[in-house]
Amino acid sequence: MQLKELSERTGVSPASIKFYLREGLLPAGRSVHSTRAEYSEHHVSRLELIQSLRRVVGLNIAQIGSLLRMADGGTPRLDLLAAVQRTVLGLDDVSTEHGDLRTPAGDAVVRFRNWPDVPSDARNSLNAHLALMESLGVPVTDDLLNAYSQAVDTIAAANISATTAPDDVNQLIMTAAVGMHLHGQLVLKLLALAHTSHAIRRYETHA
Amino acid sequence: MQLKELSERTGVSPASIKFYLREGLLPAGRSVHSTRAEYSEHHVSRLELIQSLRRVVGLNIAQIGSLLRMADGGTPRLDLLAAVQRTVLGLDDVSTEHGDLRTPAGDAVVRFRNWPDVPSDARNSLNAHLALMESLGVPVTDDLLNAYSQAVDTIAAANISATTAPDDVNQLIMTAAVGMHLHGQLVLKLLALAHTSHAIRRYETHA
DNA sequence: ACCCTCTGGATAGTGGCTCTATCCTATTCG
DNA sequence: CGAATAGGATAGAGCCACTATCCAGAGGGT
Repeated sequence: MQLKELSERTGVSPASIKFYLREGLLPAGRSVHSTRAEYSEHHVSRLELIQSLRRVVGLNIAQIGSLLRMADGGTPRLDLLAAVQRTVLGLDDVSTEHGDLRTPAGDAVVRFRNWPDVPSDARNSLNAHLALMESLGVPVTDDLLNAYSQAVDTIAAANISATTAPDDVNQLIMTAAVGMHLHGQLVLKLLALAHTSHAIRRYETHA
Repeated sequence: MQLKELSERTGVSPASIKFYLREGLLPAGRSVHSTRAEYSEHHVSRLELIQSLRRVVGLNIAQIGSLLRMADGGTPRLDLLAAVQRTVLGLDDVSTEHGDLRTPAGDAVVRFRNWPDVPSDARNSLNAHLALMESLGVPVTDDLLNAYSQAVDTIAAANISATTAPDDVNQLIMTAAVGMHLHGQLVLKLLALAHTSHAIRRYETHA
């Protein structure tokens, strides 16, 4: 198929497709000759992936480009998934300006939960976030952290057993990124509802 | 104090302060005469609130303005807190384009958890989000939802008992918004870590 | 009294981001 | 043969959150 059909099938304007081509998000089509190119199903799924990462997950062009270049560059799957997690959950923008905490509380959580004690982005980010919260004067007690970690342990267990990894790279990123984002948002919304519910109950009791 | 001192005390440039004044985020100072105005401590805390909402929570000018106008307009505290929750957790941007679900799963959660059965933004947003997930082909089983809701129930209980409401309106919004955001991010990061941990363990076992 | 500094008000410009539009020539399908 | 399309290049649009400049009036320290 050629550009116009690709545009029609995906609902993305030709101008935007050209833009994505320029930015290197979308690989060039097979060049039939100087003024005609042939696009494949791969381009369709790639374009759908780009759309989802933009519109649903809310990543910017640079982030998407970085992930896709890893995927196309033959990065090992586990590394790719780690990068997806970093990007989707914003584990990157760690303001390391805050001096290290005396006792990295995140590490304590790991030990307490008996999670495998290996360094990870998630863990660094957690430690940094706890430091940030402390520096902003938002208290996080060990009890609270234990309650949180127990809860997410449950969630992660439920979540991971409901996951399958597809073969296609586009599909893999799609599933991982969109799933991660949507599950994260789901937890946030449930938390909001739970919080509201508890607040109402407390208010009723005390009123 | 006058504008320049306000600027120096808060680290916000005079130009930005003028901008916030224009946008109605910051109330005008007491006008001593046509070319001199007097700002108070209230302006300092208001400016700090604006900075936190921008830099930490990531709200935009319009969202901040809306919250502050409610606060200044004498909106009841519970309504204000509800608005803060809506804004901070992005409960607003509900794409209602997806037709209603046959069985709003969020309502089922409420009944199952025995949470007070009153409509709320959080609940509408949850239902909409579940519909979105379904429409994107991301499965959410009842079991998963039960596990999630139990976990957040624990979290919310732990969280709400560690909360106090200050008297000052700026303080109230600050505490609520920043706290809500940071706790939400904390849960997300813990979830990422838990997810990673479970994945590692599963990988080790199966490898 | 003088001048440097500050004020509110107005208006315009900046830089980042994501597109979107226009113009061009070469080519090719119908 | 001609309407349509391709690639390439470049410019513009529209949003956002500032940031800068200019102005004239007024103060306050010396």
